[in-house]
Amino acid sequence: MVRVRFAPSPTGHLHIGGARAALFNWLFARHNKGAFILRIEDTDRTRSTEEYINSIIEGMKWLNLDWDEGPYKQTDRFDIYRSYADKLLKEGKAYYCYCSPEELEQGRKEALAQGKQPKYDGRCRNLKAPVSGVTPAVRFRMPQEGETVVNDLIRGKIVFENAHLDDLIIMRSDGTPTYNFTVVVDDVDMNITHVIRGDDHLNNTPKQIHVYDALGYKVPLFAHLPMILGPDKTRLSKRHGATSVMAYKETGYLPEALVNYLVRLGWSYGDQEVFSRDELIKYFSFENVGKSSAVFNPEKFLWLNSHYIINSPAEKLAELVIPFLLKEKIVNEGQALDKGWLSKAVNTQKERSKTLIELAHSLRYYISEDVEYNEKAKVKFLNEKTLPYLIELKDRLASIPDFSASEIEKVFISIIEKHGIKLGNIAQPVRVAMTGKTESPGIFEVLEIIGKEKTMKRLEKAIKTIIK
RNA sequence: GGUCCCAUCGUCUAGAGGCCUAGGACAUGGCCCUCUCAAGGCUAAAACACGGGUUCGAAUCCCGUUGGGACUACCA
Repeated sequence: MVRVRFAPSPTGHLHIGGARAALFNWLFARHNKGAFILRIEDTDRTRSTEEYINSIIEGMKWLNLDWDEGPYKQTDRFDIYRSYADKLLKEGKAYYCYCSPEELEQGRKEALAQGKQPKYDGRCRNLKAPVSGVTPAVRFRMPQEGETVVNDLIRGKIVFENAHLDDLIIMRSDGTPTYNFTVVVDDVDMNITHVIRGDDHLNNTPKQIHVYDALGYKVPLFAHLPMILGPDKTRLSKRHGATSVMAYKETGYLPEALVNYLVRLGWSYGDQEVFSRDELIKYFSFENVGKSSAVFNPEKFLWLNSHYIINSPAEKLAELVIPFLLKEKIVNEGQALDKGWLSKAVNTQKERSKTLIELAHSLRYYISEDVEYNEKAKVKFLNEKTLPYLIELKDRLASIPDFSASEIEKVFISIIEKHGIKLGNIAQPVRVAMTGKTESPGIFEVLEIIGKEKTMKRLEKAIKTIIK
């Protein structure tokens, strides 16, 4: 049975890179009908916060990446790490290190300055007696000869020389365990079969393999995913702008779009660009995961988002857009909104909205009492030449009983035929009268959605504006 | 510096030695559709980093060079 995990560290919100690692793990688990486990790696107590844990969980839920076990927290498991560390200590596979962080840092700086590998010199490796007055850290005794092979599911065979491997600190002097140790203990303890993570962990892998060996456990399979880069081709980070998943939620992106965008960063299935969840689960495989890192491209993501908006049912979008209508002050708290009407309105705007925020703004002239004219639009279309048509249209529309797009169209057609003009000659002035702008959905449906009463008011206002 | 990874249009990618005159997608330009704006359709421009091999034949395999990235913590 396949068991995989996503193991974020709660030192920040769920970001794009983490979300993709979570997604690939989730996909692999679902494809293989295995288990997906969420584990919070919060051993760094100075940087981890409860707030970030909640934020990560919120992000996972928004993306609809459900987990079968957890969230486990490593801070709840300190006893377990302690006992494993004691076991290694007892067997001589780990040792106490009395060096102070300051002297270690000093040594590292010197090595770097001399162009040497900054590696622990092993001075505490064979200490016979404890150094009094110092609480030691625990170091793992790394083998210094031979090679370690990582058979990566994505990259193939990678060979590391053990001589380059450093003796890891597995327990800090304050008694808390460190990442390279807890990750192994937990993956063993949770029966993880496949470790799927960012390729920034590739260099840690041989060290972790030795920890598995020392503990006497079978090494899981590894799959190291290529990194996601910013436009400057360095690792995606805060300086590249919005990188947290929730920031995209707040700016009006759909989770399906993010998932689809993220999965195509590094994974492909022939020429297909758009995938349903089921297709993703069905098709996902490491064989189609690329090896090279990918630059995050906001334009393509935006395109996918608009694609998903266009293809979402209007009812669903209407529901989703309400928070944005409120936030953008297009609708007031407590203001009544007919859902059926809103869906109709959304339906006319969804193909010209790339985000839910854009969709919310596009709804403004449907919802508001009044419109403001764009100055250029007003000058061009609300003038003496168009006045007679506006008057005639107003009179004719006033008398139709069924204020529907098809009936409205009949009125327009009859007027243009009578005067031998083009539809544009009348549609554009009306458009400006209704929306204040020169662009909008089809004019007949715009009128229908605005409704007879407001349409009359706005035509009246346009006429007055011209006469005045 | 050391270790490891990577290398096809600006970007995401297809490509498993002949199907490649290198395909798709985003973005960009043009055309069509059209009441405007979109959406959609068609179309154009745009890439195998370089150098050596191997082979009848290389984007594809090997080596080197160059370039980029990650790691190098009592962070994860």
